[in-house]
Parts: sequence; structure tokens; C-alpha cells
Amino acid sequence: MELRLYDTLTKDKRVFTPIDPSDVRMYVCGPTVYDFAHIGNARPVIVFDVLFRLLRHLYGADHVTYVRNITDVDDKINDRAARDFPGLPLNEAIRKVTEATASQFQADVTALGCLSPTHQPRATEFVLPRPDGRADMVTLIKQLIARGHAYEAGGEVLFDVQSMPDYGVLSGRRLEEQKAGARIAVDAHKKNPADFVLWKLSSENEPGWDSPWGRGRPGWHIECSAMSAAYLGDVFDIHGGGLDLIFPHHENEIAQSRCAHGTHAMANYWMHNGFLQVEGEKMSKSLGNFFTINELLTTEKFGGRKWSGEALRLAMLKTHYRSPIDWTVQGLQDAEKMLDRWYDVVGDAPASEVSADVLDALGDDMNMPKVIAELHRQSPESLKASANLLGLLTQTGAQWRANQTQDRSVDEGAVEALIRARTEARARKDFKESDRIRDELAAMGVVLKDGKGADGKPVTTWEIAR
RNA sequence: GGCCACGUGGCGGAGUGGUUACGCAACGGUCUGCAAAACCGUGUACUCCGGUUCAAUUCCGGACGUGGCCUCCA
Repeated sequence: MELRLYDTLTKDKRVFTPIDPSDVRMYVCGPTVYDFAHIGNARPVIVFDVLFRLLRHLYGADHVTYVRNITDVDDKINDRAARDFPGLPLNEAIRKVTEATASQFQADVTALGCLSPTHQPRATEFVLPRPDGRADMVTLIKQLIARGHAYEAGGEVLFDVQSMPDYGVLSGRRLEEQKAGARIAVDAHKKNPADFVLWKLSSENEPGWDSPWGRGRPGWHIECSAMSAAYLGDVFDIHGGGLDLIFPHHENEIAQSRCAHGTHAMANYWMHNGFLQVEGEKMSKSLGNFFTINELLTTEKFGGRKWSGEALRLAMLKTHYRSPIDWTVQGLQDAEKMLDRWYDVVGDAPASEVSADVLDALGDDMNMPKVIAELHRQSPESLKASANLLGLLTQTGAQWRANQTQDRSVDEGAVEALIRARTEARARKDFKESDRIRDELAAMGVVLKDGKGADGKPVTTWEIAR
């Protein structure tokens, strides 16, 4: 099959050709660890996890390197640390915040069925030159200064956007327009209003590292330039993230990396996932429609019940990754229902080969709606194999149903006992009693499904009502 | 104001210059003690206005609408 990907930089869908098929390299911007990840944060994690799985399938599991960074230096983190651990020294408080948040993030995305990336570097470990010689931020900034792309002014090191003739190509922003807009704060020490910070000095009570420009901390964008180079080289295959990162973050990453390395490109394909809304509205704390991944998994805040990670994953994948997605209770119910159905269809069937139709749809810039349509046409064996490729239907049907039951805290033993009593009542044609028991179970949220066993005798199964 | 994405049936959501998306819901049927489930079958669409064309939901232009970015928010 052929893999075609949409590239934000060239605004077209192209056949994907890796630089080195024996080591396909992808970088995705990861979380800033200061608080629980929200459901919007989950989108790029899930979307690029599917791409990671697809690449592994196509090129071999040992021939794909996926890097997703953890940003553990940020002013929001400092604020949170000071707020939550006022008694502790700042560095210690910061470490507590970032470690707790990072491990929560791992637990959340694992529940969403995401594989661990090959590397998950932390920004703080790539500030200063490293013993292992991998790329670091300070060295990168030195190179930018040496090549005439950065300058020191007003206690900062700034990137000189005018030193890069094609700055702004990714986001379609020309420098002239930026000036005309006059929306950017004009700092007297900047040569150009669009110049951005590579390094800034830290005060006593801010985290800092000793550098040639004094004790300070890195700007926002340089970490990704350093960590991608550290593990993937100066030029790699795919760089992904949310739509909102196109400008300024990715634009500036490109500027830094290309100018520091003297390359024509940073990554050959730039991929961006669309945004998420909740029930038709922008998700925000003030609207009261702000949900973390963890809340959806473990509380009844969204739709009055808990949701399985697998249902969340499928709900997220039902929409093409570049389209805006409306996150709704209805959408989650649909996803869950689809999984119920598929688990029924698959039964105990072993996984066979991944469907060629599914692969073709997936290869068309990850056309997941098409993929799902194809999945509905598969045999049990092929459905299992194809869904597994997407990180779905990875449990057994029994596990899936058991988890559903557990989520709604239903006493299985009591249910089974009532069903036996009803079966007996039906056998003696006491339908009044049989219907009474059915109503009683319905009140517990249990729906009965009557059928016939292989021997022709009545068999009743049950599931949790939705 | 600048830049970008998008507007498909009751809902979600693909795709196509003329022929069935798919799923959910709805409706009809089979099954059932009655239901539910399951199975079979059915219907409804392409924001508006121009243009190109034998033919446009699909191409071009415009209008309207929605969302995003342009102040470190995925």
C-alpha cells in the first residue's frame, strides 16, 4: 500500500517517503506538565499514536523512532509549584509538580490505549551540554549566534528573524504583515518586533542554569529544536502537534533548527490535528465544560457516568484528525455501542491479517471515518487484526464486558440469581413474575437479551443499559 | 483588520463531474409468551447566489455562517 500524508508546509497530500526506511523518525510536541491533561490534549496523543502504529506496521516495529517531549520548564509550572508547595524550596516544589503531573499523564494516555513513544525526553535534561554529546539548547543557541542568526540584548538572547529570508513559510505569515499588524509588543531591545526569545535571565527565585549569557532559562521553542535533534538528527521525517502550534511554536522551531544546522528543512512532513469543542462550544473553565482525561475515566462529571479509555479512543478517532471535533456525550455513546457490537462480532476469533481496505483508508492521510466504515465489513478475524492495528479491540470480549459492569458497579452474582429465577418462572409460564424480575433488573440498569443456546434451550445474557 | 480550515440526510461523518459511503437514530418485517437483543429490508442530503459544462454536491467566483491562529492554549 501507499502512505500519503498531508503536509501543512506545502499544503498538499504527498506520498510519504522516509529519509531512511530502516529508521523512520517522528517528533510530536508533548505536554507541559503543570496540571492534569484535558481531553483536548488527548487528541494529538491518540492521533499520532495511530500514525506511530501504522509506521511500525509498514516499516517494522524496530525501524520507527517516535519522540514526544515532556516540557518541565515553564513559568506556569513555577506558579503552580509556588502555589501548591509554598513551604518547599522552589526547585524541590517544581520537581514535585512536574513528576506528579508527568506520571499522571503517562497513566492517562496508557488508559487511552497509546503506546509509549521510543523516547520521552524532558526539557530540563537538554538545557546544558550533555555528557553523551546529544544536542542541547545552550549549544544550539551558541551556533545560532555564531552563524549570525541570534544576538544578545537586554538580558536576553533573541532570534533575528530578518536573518532568515523565508521566515514565516509554515504559517503563511510574512514579516511585512506582522509589522503592519502592530499587534506584537514592541520591545526596545528587539531589532524586529517578531524576534523571539532563545534565552532569558532568571531572577533569584526562578529556576535557572548557568550559561555564557548568565544564569537563565530557555525560551519556549528551543527545547523542541534541541530534543528533536538529539534523537532524530538535524532533518527528520514527520513533525506533529496541534493546529495552534503552527504559529509561533513550529514556525520558530523551523527557524532555529534550520539556521543552527544550515539545513533546507527541519522535518519533511508537518502534520497538525484540529481542535476540539465540547457540545458545540469552546472548552473552557469559565463555561464549565472543561474536562480532563482523568475525569472522563474516573468520575461521573461528563454525561453522568464514567467512560472506558477504549470508548474515548474510538470517539476521538471517529473524526478525521484534521477536522474540528465536537466532543459530545452522544459521540461517546456511539463509540461505546460500536465497541459492544465489534466485541460481539469478534467473539473468540483469533486475529488474522490486517484488511487491505483498512490499510488503504489508513494510508490516505489517516482517513479514519473510511477506516471505520471498512471495519464494519470485515470478518471476525480480520476485524480483530485490523482494529488491533489501531489500538482497538485489544481486550477479550469477556474483559470488555466485565469492565463495563465494573464501571457501573452492578453485582453480577445478584443479577445471575435473578436471571435464574426468571428463567424458572418462564419455564412454568408465570409471565407476571418473569416480567416483574425483568423490571427489577431494568431498574438496576441491566438489560436482558433472550436467545437460544446451541441445544435449543432458552439462554439469557445481559448487559449494562446505556 | 491579516492568515487558515470548514459548511453533506434527524445526528455523527466519508467521498465523487453523471452510478450504494458507513455508523447511530427512525420506519417495516422475522424471531419472541410480550418486549429487548439479534437478523433482513426501507427512506431522507450535499448553506445560498452566479459561472464553466451535455451534466456540479463535486471545478471557479462571490455571499452568508462556523471554528482556529495572529498575547508561550493541543
